[in-house]
Amino acid sequence: MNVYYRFMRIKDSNKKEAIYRATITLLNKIGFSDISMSKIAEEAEVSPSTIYVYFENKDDMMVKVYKNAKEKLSNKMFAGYGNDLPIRSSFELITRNYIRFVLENKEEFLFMEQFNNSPYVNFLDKSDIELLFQPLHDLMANGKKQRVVKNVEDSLLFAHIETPIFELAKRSFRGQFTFTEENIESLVNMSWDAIKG
Amino acid sequence: MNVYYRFMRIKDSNKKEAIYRATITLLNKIGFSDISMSKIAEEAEVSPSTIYVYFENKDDMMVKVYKNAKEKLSNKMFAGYGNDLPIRSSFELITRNYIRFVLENKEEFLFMEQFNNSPYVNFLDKSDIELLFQPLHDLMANGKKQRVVKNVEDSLLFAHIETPIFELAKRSFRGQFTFTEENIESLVNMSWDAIKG
Amino acid sequence: MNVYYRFMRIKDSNKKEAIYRATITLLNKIGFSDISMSKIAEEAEVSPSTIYVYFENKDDMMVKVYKNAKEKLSNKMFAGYGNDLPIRSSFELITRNYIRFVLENKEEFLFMEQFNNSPYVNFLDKSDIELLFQPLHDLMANGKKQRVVKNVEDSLLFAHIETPIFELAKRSFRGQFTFTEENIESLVNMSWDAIKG
Amino acid sequence: MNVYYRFMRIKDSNKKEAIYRATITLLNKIGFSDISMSKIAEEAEVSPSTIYVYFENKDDMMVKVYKNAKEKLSNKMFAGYGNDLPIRSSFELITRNYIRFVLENKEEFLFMEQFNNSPYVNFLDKSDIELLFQPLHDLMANGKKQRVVKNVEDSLLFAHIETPIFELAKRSFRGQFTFTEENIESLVNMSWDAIKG
DNA sequence: TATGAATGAGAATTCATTCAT
DNA sequence: AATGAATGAATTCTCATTCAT
Repeated sequence: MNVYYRFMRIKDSNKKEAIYRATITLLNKIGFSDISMSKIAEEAEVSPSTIYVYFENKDDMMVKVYKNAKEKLSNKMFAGYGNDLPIRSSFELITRNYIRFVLENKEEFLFMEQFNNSPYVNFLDKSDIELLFQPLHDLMANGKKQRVVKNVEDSLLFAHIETPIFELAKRSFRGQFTFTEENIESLVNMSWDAIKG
Repeated sequence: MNVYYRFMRIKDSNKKEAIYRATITLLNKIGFSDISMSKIAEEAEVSPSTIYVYFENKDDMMVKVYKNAKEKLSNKMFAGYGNDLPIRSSFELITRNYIRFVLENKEEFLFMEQFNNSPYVNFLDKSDIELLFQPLHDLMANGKKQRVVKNVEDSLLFAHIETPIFELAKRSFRGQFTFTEENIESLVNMSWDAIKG
Repeated sequence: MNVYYRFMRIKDSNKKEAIYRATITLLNKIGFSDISMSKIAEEAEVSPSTIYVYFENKDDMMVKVYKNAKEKLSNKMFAGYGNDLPIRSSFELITRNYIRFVLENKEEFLFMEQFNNSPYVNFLDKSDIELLFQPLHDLMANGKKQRVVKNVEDSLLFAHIETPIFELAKRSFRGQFTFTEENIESLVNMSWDAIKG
Repeated sequence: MNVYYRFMRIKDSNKKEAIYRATITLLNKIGFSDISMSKIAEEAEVSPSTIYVYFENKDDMMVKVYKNAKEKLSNKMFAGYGNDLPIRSSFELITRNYIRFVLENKEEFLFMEQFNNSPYVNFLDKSDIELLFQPLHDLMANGKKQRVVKNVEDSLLFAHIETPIFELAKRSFRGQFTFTEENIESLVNMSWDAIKG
């Protein structure tokens, strides 16, 4: 025989946000192998069943957490960017935006890296993601036309822009590297040297 | 007082090898979130309890699989390398070795990337790993002395050598890039442009 | 800002009760060496995971089952007891209550004996348990003051009151002894002879 | 492909003894619920399979360990006892032997108590065990004939002799009682008061 | 929208025991 | 007599998810 209590509660629209945050935090702490819906629920201070109010299932939740983080990144990456700047300056602006985002959003960044290197990536529509980088594609196209950027596939160019940043960010989080202004300048220059025509 | 013989069966190293392989294969297929000891056992065609004859527990196994893969990499990376070659040629030799390893050992490489970006890395002794790259450190030191390599931290240099390779490898596995001889030459040149003094 | 109701289902205490009972029954049947959470679940007709809704783990469950049984005992032991009776009568009342409890609650009693003689006892707070016997301590103190009880440590007194009952109960359960009224009278007299001053 | 080493070894007939000891030690440390053949093997510093050289299976081993301990007890209990002593002196001799055994063989004693209160007892032939106490039966019969012992069932008498000792021994092992010469005298007197006619 | 209770399926790991030598 | 390797069965416990409210 069950007895039921009832009492009132105020809607808390931050719960979704709390779940995003909890997932990212926990993922960085314990990884995909140990994370679980109930641990996320506990970290987010909600009931496990509440998660299912906002997400269909675990995979759906993971993908949405990723997309949410990725959007955050795209918003910051092209801040202040316009067609009026010369190629090299545009390149430097975007690169520095990127570095700033990574350093200021360590957890989101590390979560994305973990996600990107896991089979979870297969759940993503690659073209969705590529769209976010369209301005960078355009910039490179422009650079090639102006012969200031090497005439090679974009993949080759991007591989010399983004990934060194990521690698150094991870090293800095492990205490093996420091982003001094001098180092940032070296980094930008080296990337530029790599891609410049 | 009796005297008698004792026989001892040696662990069947094929099983250990099979477990290594199964772990890597499965990790790439289903990731840390879905892998399990029994799935690994099934893939390796041994009993789940047999895994515990060879490894203390799941973590111990994962770390050992990683170290095993890393050793394989180190063996190939510096193949043919000696102090007699000029800096630039050494650089190219190592870079091409690296690319070859990655392409020929797709599964090991992807497994290591997943591992590297998960909290499992924290189980590793970083200095152990760094040792494997010592010849590359030495080469860079030499390059700086000869003023053919930029006088910046090794981290900055490495970030422009290894990580672009990794990124392009992943793209190629997704069908978004192809390692033609031309592309490899571009890649080597771009890396060199990035680090050259 | 929305307002809504929240409903909460109360744990079904029948299940907890069923788990208590199942544990005691099984412990007596197959002992600590063979008991398992799934066997308990089966006996209690719940899912193994349901046990973990009510208890943290096996140890936690065992200790709670024990404490629950011990409380039951304490409730019965001092039934009808007050300060108004003479020492000897009080002693007889409590002793007979004790015997009645043991005979009427064979399973709880045997379970407690098994628990008491296993390393599980170390999980108990001894002072908690001692409190249950406080009235008997007081009675003995009183008896010593009135010089009707030997002036020796309470441990010595208790050892001649409780444990003979336990031993005879166990024998009776094995068919090696019968609690006739005559035997009970002998038992009470013998205990009293042992402790009387 | 397996490879086999061979080397020599000297027969160690103490292994059985080591297994006895390891079982008792471990049983007291971790109890029936946590003990296992491999833990016993480790404690005894033999291979798990070696246990099966000496015993049929786990149950067989447990029972043999128990019987071994029980024999040890019987040997000590009636040391120095003969028909020439008066009843009361015989009683005291045996009681003191008993106390000495318990205190000097704490591990064996606690193991036996644990065993006695577990369903393992059902594996024992009760009459086997009772035989060990025959001299005490005879003594009681003699005491009843001489009217120095109460004319009640032996069970009642034994319950006031053995079990108080056991209870006090356990308390002493928990630091809740000390066997001073004075306390031992009290104990013997109380037991005697309980059974004397 | 929110959640405590409930659970079947499956997790990691250990078990008692056997086998080959 | 002795043991390292091997394993199917069973262990404790957690999982993702659903249900009733």
